[in-house]
Amino acid sequence: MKKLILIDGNSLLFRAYFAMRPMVTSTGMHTQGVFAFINMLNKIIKDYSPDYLAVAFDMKEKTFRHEQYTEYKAGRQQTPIELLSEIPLLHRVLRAMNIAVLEMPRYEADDIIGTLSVKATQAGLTTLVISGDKDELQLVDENVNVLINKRGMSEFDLYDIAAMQERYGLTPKQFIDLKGLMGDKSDNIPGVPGIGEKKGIALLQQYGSLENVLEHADEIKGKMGENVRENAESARMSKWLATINTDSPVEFKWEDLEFTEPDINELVAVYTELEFNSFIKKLREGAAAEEASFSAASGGEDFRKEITEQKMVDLEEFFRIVPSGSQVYIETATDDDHLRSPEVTAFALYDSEKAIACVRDLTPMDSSIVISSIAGMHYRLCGCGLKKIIYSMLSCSEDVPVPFYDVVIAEYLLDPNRQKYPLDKLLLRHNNYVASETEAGILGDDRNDRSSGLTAGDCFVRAFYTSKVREEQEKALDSNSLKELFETCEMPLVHTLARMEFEGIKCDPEVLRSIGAEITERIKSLESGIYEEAGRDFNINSPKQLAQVLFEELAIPYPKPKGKGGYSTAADILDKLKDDNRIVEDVLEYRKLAKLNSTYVEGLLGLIGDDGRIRPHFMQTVAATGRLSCTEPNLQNIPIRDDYGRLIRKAFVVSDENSIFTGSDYSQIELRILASLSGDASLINDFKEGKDIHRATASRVFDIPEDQVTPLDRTRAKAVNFGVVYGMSGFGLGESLNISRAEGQRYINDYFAKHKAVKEYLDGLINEGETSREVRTYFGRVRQIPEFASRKFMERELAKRLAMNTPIQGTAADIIKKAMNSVSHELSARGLRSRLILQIHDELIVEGPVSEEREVAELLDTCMKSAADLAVELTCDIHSGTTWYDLK
DNA sequence: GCGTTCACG
DNA sequence: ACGTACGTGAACGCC
Repeated sequence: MKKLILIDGNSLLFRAYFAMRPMVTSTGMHTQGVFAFINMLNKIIKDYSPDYLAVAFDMKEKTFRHEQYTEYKAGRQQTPIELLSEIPLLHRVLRAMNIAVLEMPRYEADDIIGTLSVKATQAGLTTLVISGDKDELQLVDENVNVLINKRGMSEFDLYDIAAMQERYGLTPKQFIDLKGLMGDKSDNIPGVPGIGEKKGIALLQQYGSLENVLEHADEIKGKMGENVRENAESARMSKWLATINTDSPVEFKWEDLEFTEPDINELVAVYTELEFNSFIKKLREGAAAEEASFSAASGGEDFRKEITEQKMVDLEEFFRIVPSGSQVYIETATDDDHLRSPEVTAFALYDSEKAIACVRDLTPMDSSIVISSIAGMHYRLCGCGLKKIIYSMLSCSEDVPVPFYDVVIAEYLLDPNRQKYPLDKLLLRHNNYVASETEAGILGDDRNDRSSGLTAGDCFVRAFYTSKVREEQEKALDSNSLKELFETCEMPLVHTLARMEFEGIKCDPEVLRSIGAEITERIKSLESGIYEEAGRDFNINSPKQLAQVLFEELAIPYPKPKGKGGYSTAADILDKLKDDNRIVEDVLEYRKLAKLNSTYVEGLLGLIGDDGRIRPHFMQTVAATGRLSCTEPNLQNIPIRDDYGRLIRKAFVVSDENSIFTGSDYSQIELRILASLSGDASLINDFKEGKDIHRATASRVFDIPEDQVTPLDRTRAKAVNFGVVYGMSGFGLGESLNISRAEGQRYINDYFAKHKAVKEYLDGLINEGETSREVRTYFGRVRQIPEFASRKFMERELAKRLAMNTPIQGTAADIIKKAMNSVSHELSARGLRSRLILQIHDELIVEGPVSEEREVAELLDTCMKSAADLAVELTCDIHSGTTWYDLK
């Protein structure tokens, strides 16, 4: 027998909504109801595999029941607006799933379901009705069962005739009579006062039906009898109201209700919009199970078929057919040992316009020749993670082009909040294309931005899909006004960074080892001292054990109200205790040295390559503000603030005795940006007059003549200046200065009173963020801030701080990136041998021959200052030396 | 794998 | 009444 499933859409959505924690998309749509509904629906489909399926909905209009009884459903608690907003979303998902949606003016979902269940029985189907409440139980018969959701998403009770007898002792038809007697508060059905489920069931078991109860009302004793007699009419009407119409004029065709495959493309599109990534993943898993049928079902562009239609040629022919300067997609496979130069083991070149590809595995013998010949063609290279390809070209050619289009970089500009940009996700977003599991294995990104373990064929698949993504993605780049930043800043930077990594920096292991030996000795003595003071041995590196020793066993008073997480042993807490407790002072020093040893001595030693150089990875698509990040090792956090830690920098040395480092750092770049973008006259003036900005701020905010600003005043003003850039709070400022929240707040108020333009600028950013849920840097880099849509106070506060900080930090990032490109370009263009080797957010370091020192210093200064034309000039401090330590 | 801590801007 | 300054990466403990 064929199976029909009928779902009460409103009722189940209602249950689904309240079974879930709130979910909101980055665009502010509430989705938890739809999410839970689809979850339930998928489970039901899996469990019952229906032949026919439909979801019925109530309409907003009044029904025939209202026409008889105007109070029907009156005074009902209002459905949350968020839930109502999910109904159209659910409709869209159902449509994409090719599931019939039934609605009818003047009738409720119940009536549609009742009518269809009767017609289904006539048509020889068995029916399963699914709902969130019990009204539909009256429809149960030999051919119709009802599934009621009870609490949570996956708990359902199945009702057939036997189950109803067992649960209520009533037939399904008697269930209507029961409702006539007991009424329904939520629908404003009156029933008979004083009769609830228990008494109602008892009466029906005795008399069989409501009509018979009323007929024998005289026999019923006491108050209940009185109530029944007085409310007979109410009871009859209540029964009528509760009776589902099984003969409503619903129009449908069984073929429309047939359960079929979803429209995958449409469904993915809707899921993408709703940010239901787990469902998309499931679709893909399902697709892998039956690849062939899925491929056919996905319709539209069938990329897999297109792949087989590309013409394959050998490299010589490719070079002949595809001339220099053409746009070519490239992908390579490399064996990437971080410490050795990577070897390209396979590659694919692909011209998407001519549909021509060249795919080859490479032996170590011909690898370098082939790669340099590709570089020599000066193609406009397009790809996915091009930095590593440029890097491999650099190792075998002098003449490496600036890459043209990288889909990962482009995606980062479109949505910088993500940490990974695997190709399969890009295909999903831009092409609505669901990769099969096999494809996803090839298309997914690896740990770094160096893909490995790929065959030449895989490289081609990646190059092909990269071209598909690019076609769509470029439009998005354009419509988001990100094209210029992409072309003039980020793509040239790919080349710049590859060159920096290729160059690396020499590191002297002996320097590290001697620091390490000294530290190890000191750590040992501190360790035994700490154990003695504690009275026992324990792991000082375990915050948990340390807190136990300090705050419980030694009963040192904890200087802060204890938070929910227990004790913190962070340095700023221990700092407050170190004067009174020798052990705390020792722990702090132990920590400092342990960090130095494990991260900087041992860590760096393990990353020195065969040629004595360290080659970090500069990551271009990690920081949401537009900054770079640096890994393996992170050379952007080598110690400097601490005099002892700073010695680590002595290990970073020039390549030979004829070389020198030249470093140049922007002076107060973020505050200069703040002054320029806010247009604050006093700040701009401070910078124009070359003042010490923290001193000037202290003078103005604390109302003291500049020559009377004390070091403490200056420290406080400095903290306030940092705070402005971070989107400070009274609490945060108080915390950083060890003053009360109120005092911190006073500083903030005073600052803004003296810098009205800054206040207006920051308020404007918050406003922009709240309305558009994104902010932009001076050069148009965008950052979405979904936290603005949060219902959590804390997250919304965070959103405001992000809106204030990102344009400042991000503009600084834009500027130094531009400077890096011009430095790198100028060095080559002038035929200098000096090379840019490091960037530390506001600082660039160049290494080169001593003979070029003067020119490099001048070049750095010019390139950095001219990277942006703001209301306030940018200035740099330049230093040189033969170790990194000496750049001060 | 996540939280804590700490190194940098 | 929340529980709080922005952006990173590495090492470690703990589960």
